Amino acid sequence: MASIKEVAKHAGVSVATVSRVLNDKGYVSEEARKRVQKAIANLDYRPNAVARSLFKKTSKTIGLLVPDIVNPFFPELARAVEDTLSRHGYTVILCNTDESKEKEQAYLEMMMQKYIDGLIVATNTLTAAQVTKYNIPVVSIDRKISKELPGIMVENKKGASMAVRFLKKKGRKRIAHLRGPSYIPNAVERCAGYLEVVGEEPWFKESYIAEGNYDMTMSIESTIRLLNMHPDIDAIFAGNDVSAIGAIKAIHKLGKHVPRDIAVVGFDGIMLSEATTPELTTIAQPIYELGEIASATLIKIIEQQADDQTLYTLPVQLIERQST
Amino acid sequence: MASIKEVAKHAGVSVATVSRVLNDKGYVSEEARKRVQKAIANLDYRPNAVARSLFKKTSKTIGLLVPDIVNPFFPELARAVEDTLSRHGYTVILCNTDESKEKEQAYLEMMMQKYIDGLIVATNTLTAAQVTKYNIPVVSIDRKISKELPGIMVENKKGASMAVRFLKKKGRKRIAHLRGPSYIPNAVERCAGYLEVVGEEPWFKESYIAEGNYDMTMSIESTIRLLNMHPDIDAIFAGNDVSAIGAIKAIHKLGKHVPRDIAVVGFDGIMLSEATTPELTTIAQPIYELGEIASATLIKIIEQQADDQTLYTLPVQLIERQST
DNA sequence: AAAATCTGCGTAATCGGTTACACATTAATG
DNA sequence: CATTAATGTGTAACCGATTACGCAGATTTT
Repeated sequence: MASIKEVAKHAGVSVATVSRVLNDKGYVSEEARKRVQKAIANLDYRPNAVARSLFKKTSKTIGLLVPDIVNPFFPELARAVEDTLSRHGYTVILCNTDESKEKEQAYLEMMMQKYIDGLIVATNTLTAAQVTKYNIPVVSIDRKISKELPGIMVENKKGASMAVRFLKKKGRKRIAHLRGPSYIPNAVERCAGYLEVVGEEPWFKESYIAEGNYDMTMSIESTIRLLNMHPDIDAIFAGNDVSAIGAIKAIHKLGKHVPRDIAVVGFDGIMLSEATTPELTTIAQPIYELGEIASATLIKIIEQQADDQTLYTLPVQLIERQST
Repeated sequence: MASIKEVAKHAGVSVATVSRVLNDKGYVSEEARKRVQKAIANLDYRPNAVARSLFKKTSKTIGLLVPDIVNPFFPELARAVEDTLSRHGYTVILCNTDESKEKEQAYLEMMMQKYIDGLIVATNTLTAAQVTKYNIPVVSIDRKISKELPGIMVENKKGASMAVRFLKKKGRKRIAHLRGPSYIPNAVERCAGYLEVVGEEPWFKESYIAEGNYDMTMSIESTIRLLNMHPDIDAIFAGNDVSAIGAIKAIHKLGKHVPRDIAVVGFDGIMLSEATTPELTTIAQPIYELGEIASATLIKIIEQQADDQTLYTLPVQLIERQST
C-alpha cells in the first residue's frame, strides 16, 4: 500500500503538502492540490489510520459494552449504535462482559491501549471509578453510572405503573410481578412502579413478587411456584419480555390460558415479543432510539461540541397485543 | 500514561531492553528484567497498541461482517466469534452490511486502514475479488467465497432433506416449502434438499414452493397465499426459523392448528424457536460452534500455523418439538 | 517605499513502540 | 591459551502520519 511519501514523490511536493491536502488545512496552491489529488487517485492511496492515531491519540473507534449480545435486547441496540457511529466514520468494538468486573476491566485495558475515543456502556456492573480513571468519554444506556457521566434513560417506573394500571383497567384483581435481579437498576425501578400501583391494595403481599432474574428458564420455574402459592393470580407483570415469555410458557404448562385465565404484560418491546403466540402486550422502549441518542451524545462529547443535556429520559409506550 | 521511555529511565536501561522484557525476546539479564518489571509495575505501564501496530502492521483486531446483527441468527454467532477471539487477545469490530456491496466496500476500506488482521464473513454478497485484492486472511461462514478461502459450512441440503423426510415419516402427505432468497446459497441448498425428497412425488408442483425471503412479514403473506392455493397442504418446511414462525402465525390467522392441521419445521435452531408457542421443530445448526471454528481457523491463518483443513462441514441436528 | 501580512511549501521533530546492528563481556571449545 | 560462541545492552533507524517552524515571495497597509 502506498504511503504519503510516495504520494509526495509522485506529486513532486513534500509530505507536509500532501497532508495539508488530505486534511484541507493550511495553505495549498490550486496547482499543488491538483497534482496531489491526481497522485492520490493514481496510487489509490488511503491514509494509514494507525499512523494518524499514534500522533493524534484518537482512533475513530468506540467500544460498546453489553452484558451479552445474545440477550435479545442488545442486538437492536448494537445495531443502532453501529449505524449511527459508522455514519460518522467511527468503528465499533463489541464487548460481551457477562456482567463480570474482571472481563470489563480487561476490555477497558485493551481498548485504552488502542486509543479508543469513547465508550457506550449498557452493562450494570461498571463503576464510575473504573472508568473515570481513564478519563475517556462515556455514555451509559438505561443506567446512571454517576452524576457527571451522561446517560440515556427510559421511564422505567412510569412504564411499570402504566402496565399495572392497564391490567387493573382490564379488570384484573390479583396482579403479580415477576421482577428482575436487584443489582440491575431498571429492575428496581420497574418493581417500584409496580408497587406504586398495587402496593397499598388490601390483598397485596410481598409474596406476589417473584424473582424472574430476567431469564426464561428461571422465570418458568418462578411463575409455577408463584401460581401454586397464589392460585388467585389473574395477571402477571413481568420485568422484561424474556421473563414474560417464560411466564406464558409456565401458564400453558399449568394448563391455563393466556389471556383468559391470566393476562401477561412484558417490558422492553423486543422483536421476540411479536413472534410469540399469543403475541405479547408489552411496555416498549425505544431501543433503537436509545442507541442512536447515546451514540450522537458520545460523538458530541468526543468532538467537543459541548453538550448541554447530559441526561435524556425517553418515554416508553404500551403496546397492546394478544396476551391481555 | 507512561511510555516505554519513562519505564526505561526508571529502570535505568534503554528502551530496547524494556521492549525485550515486554516481548520476552532476545537476551536480558535477570537483574535488568527485575528492574524493568518493577518499573512497569510502579508506573502502571501498558504498552501502546497503536505504536506497536504501526511498526508491526497488525492490530490484534478482526472484522466481523454480518448482514444484520438484529437477525436472530447472528447474535449467537457474534458471541461465539467474540468469545473465541477475545480469549486469544483479539478485538472484534462489528459491521452490519445489509448485504450492500457499497457498505461492505466502505467497511473493508476502513478496516484496512486500521491494519485489521483478518475477516470473518457471514454475508452473502462479498466477492472473492473484493477481498483478495487486500491480501488479508478471510474465513467465511456458511458460504464458500472461493476455492482458496476457508469456509465453515453446514449440511444445508442434508438437513433440509432430513426435515422433509421426518415430516413424511410423521404421515404428512403434502409438504410445501417456504424458501429463502435465491441469492443466498444456503437457501438454494435447502431448497435442493427439499426437492430431493418430494420433487418426484406425483402430487408435487413447483407452486408448492413459495418465496419466504427469510423474513417474517413476507413469510406470513406467502404462507397465506400458499395455503389458499393448495388447501391440501398438511406440512410446511420453512427455510429458516424466522420464516417458520411467520408460517405458524399465518396458519393461526387462517384458523388452523399447528401441528394438528399443519406441521411446521424450521431451520437454524435459533433461540427464538424455543420461545414460541408451539415450540418449533427445527434443523439446528451448531451456531456457536460455527463461530468458534471460524475464529480458531482465522487465528491459525493469521498466526501462520499452516492450517491443513480449509473447509469444515458441520452436521446439523433435528430437534423435535411441538410444531410437528 | 518600507513594513506588515498573507500565501505556499519544505524540513524536521514527534507520536510510542520494534528491531537490526554494533560492541562489550563472559563462557565454551579445541 | 587462542578462538569461537553465547550473552547482555545501547544507539538509532523505522513504521506513516501530523504539525511547529522557518523561509521566501506576493500582497496589502501605512
